Amino acid sequence: MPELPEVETVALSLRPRLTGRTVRTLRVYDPLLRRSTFPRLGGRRIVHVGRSGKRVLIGFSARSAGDGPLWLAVHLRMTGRLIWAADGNRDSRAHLRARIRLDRGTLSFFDTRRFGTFEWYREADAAGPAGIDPLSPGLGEDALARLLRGSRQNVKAWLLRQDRLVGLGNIYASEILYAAAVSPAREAGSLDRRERRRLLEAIRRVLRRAIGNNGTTLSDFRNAHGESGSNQHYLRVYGREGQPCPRCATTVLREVQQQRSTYYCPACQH
DNA sequence: CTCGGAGCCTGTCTGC
DNA sequence: TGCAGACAGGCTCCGA
Repeated sequence: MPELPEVETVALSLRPRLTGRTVRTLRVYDPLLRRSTFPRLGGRRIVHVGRSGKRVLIGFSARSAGDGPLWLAVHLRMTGRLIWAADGNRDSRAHLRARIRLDRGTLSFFDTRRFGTFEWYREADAAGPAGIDPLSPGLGEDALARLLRGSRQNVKAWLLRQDRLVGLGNIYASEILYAAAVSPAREAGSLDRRERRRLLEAIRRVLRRAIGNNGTTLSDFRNAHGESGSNQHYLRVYGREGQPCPRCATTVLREVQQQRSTYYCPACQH
């Protein structure tokens, strides 16, 4: 489910509910989540709600002297949801994995497939991903050219890596390559200057539009209030195998690369 | 470095 | 209706 636009949507919808709140209790219900050690959260105040790559980043104040601030990075993976409720007791408890009770409201983590993770850090920097955020000023034409240089990987797989650019996943990789008119099978390092420019513009355009539409909901994705996004109505190729390309009416194809589906137009992507 | 495959989990959908 | 198999938006690990 969640790629950069969905995680951004979750963070934006959580921020006004969580910022400034004080934690009462943290409870963890799923033994899989317990592989991470859980710190004492009671009494800490939430001072930051944001996004780091594909993870929701929540900053907590120090608890007392000598006990510094804490950062929680939640990775939603495929089916994770962070849901805020004024009264958490009224939620269904199906797939409830963890719950943070606040002085006002409750933050619940639901995760059907249980791939989601909680990671705790002492410093925000430690929670930062290795790659560049594609919407940050750090990604310009020069930076993109440097990252791509020499890579023999196909460009679809390259976009999915999180060690160079963070935040792209299977849906937006297909959509971006379509918007850039670049074939997913191309060697990443082989893109020329014009193609790199189109790729950069496509990355920005596709991601910003998806954020503006509150993310793509194919089935599981929800924001902090349980609401679906609407960007699925704007997908051009993803999930549209056999349908006509919106640009040239050629039939959209699906191909498996690195065990993931890639959707593309064989006529207008080169 | 890259690739393919298995694996982590659960639910849904398809076809026989 | 029942059941097996394929598939799903994430990522990691292993061996070649």
